[in-house]
Amino acid sequence: MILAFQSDLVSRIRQTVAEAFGVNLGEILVQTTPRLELGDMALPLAFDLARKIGRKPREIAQELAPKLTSVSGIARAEVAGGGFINLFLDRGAFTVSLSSFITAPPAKEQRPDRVIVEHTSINPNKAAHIGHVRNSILGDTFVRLLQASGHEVLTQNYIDDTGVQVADVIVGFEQLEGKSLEEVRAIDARFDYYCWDLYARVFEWYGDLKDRKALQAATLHAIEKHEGPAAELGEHVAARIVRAHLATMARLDIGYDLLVRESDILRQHFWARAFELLKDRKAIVFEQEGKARGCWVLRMEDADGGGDESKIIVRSNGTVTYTGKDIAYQLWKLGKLGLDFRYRRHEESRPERPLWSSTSGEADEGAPAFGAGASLVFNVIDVGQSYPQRVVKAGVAALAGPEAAAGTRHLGYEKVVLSKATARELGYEVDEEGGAVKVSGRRGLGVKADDLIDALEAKARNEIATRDPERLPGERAKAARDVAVGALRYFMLRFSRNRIITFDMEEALAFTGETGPYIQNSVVRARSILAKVASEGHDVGALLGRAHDRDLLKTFFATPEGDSAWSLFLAMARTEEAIETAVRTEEPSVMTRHAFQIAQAFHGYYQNPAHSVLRAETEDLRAVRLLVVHLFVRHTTDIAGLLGIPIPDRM
RNA sequence: GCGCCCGUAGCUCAAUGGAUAGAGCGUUGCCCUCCGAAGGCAAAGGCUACUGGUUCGAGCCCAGUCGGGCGCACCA
Repeated sequence: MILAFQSDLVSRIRQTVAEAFGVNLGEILVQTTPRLELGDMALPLAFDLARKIGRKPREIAQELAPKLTSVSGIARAEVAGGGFINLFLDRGAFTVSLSSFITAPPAKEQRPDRVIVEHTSINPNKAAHIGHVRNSILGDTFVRLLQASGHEVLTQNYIDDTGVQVADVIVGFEQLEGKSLEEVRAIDARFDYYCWDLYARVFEWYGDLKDRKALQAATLHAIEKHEGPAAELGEHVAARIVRAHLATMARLDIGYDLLVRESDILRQHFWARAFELLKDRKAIVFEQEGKARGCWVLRMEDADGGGDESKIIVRSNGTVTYTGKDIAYQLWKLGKLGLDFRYRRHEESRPERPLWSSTSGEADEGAPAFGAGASLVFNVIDVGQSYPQRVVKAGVAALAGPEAAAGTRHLGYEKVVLSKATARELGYEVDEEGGAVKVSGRRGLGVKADDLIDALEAKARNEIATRDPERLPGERAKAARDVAVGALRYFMLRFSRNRIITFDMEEALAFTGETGPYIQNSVVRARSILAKVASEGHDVGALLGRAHDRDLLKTFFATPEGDSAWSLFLAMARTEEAIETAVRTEEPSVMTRHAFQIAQAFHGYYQNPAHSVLRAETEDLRAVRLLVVHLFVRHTTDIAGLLGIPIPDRM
């Protein structure tokens, strides 16, 4: 629904339709018109009515339009095209209510249910790369949008500290470098970068040699059992890399409530409990024959009945697959497992953003009730994992029912690949025919998250230095950080989730056009207008009060300048709808586009020298122009916050 | 082989089944005597891969064809 803060308008339209045609429309679709001259809002409802009552759409529209004119808030209604009803709003009244909505938003109705979002979940064995950045920015923004629509959200980051990737790095330290735990501890280079290179070297070293690969398996086994020096080394590596990941993500203003460690899932025997439950409910069966003889499998029926698949959950040697462990973990998230972790405060916990970790050691006091479960769980994982995610969902369905399965959501997104140019810069050998190039962690090729952020900051510092050489280095650095974060977050969000992002360094470093800095700049400029107006001795408060006058606004909106301001207001009024759409369709890119449209409308308005606040011809005009700028700043600051895009004081 | 995703301007992407398919980049012109030009204005650029179908209406839904990507382990 458009203009949520004017939902009463929609209900009055519904009532008018009911009175005129005796039909009760459920959802009333409100659209924008192709051009502002055609109207402020478009109602296609005559097409629906035509089907229902068997009359021509245009005829219905013509009958209904005059009746809508009497609805308060609607100034005029016209019939257009084959049966659209275009509404012209009472702009003055609309602006007054928009103003109070923006400056004093009504308290959001808090939803009773709790939502879990799991994102980031990077293997703790090397530095984060751009693919991880997409995951984390997507997840973090979705958290912000859920919160804005009234959900209580717990953000979790899953740490696979007992996986093969950690094992590989351990093999590297032990076999390639012959380092003890003490010596690894003593490494004072950037540890996540160090491991990034080591990890690549290990894969070169493995080659096709079976006995070397056997070391990987043995090491994995050791860290899973939590025994011996390899396990101790693994614990150190994982913990240290996790701190590095937290620091990287903190640069992008991304945080978490809880870190769940795979090792704790093992030690709390989550799987054993899940196995019992799955057997009890006959959700999995023991295969007596066929390919999967001796395994416990989950049968998944195809939606269209085209034969059923089955997925092995427990191998014939009695060990559980990754998917099996994932089902157990998912059941815990939903509060359906009947087991819980113990929790300790993480070293990186800060008072303003407490961070907890699962633990198998001593529990700390004061942990939130993480184990209470959520009715809705979003797992932010790349689309390559769609199949295993579907298996997990099927397992949840078999064990906890369709409702729990419906609450198990895979927030999937496509991968990030490198453009040819960027791949070449990084030393890839790129063949002429091929297009984009896949990142390969095993070969140590890819763009590290921190390197990317560093490059963005450096670029921003240069921009600022050329634009404003007088700026103090400290201020410059701070603004550069904000610009870098804004650029990166916007870049990662602007594509829809199922779109492969071809990462090109030059494109990502762009600060012009549809980018985060464009939005930041619009707010910075608007703020500087407000500051200038105040510094020149104008009473901002009094001017804003003066602007809230319907007759004054009515006159203003009748001018071409008013049209320009009005299109900005209409765009801003659509924010509630944009948030709702972004959450419902699970597509944060809706929000970046919305923010851009608003910023664009503002740029179009304020850039015109004839619309100057300072040089306004009359106090009335000054007042109204100031209101436009003021509302834009308030509102766009909030929207930028939803996207995690900081607004620097100056750029 | 089966399943999923993608194919829209030179490039990168938008477009809850609705009106003349929109942005950004790039290209070509303008605009700092103007609240900072990370900006604004304008122009050029499209048989929405193809063929059928569904309906008042299809870039979007359905069937098929052709291209491209990714899944479909007793790996994690």
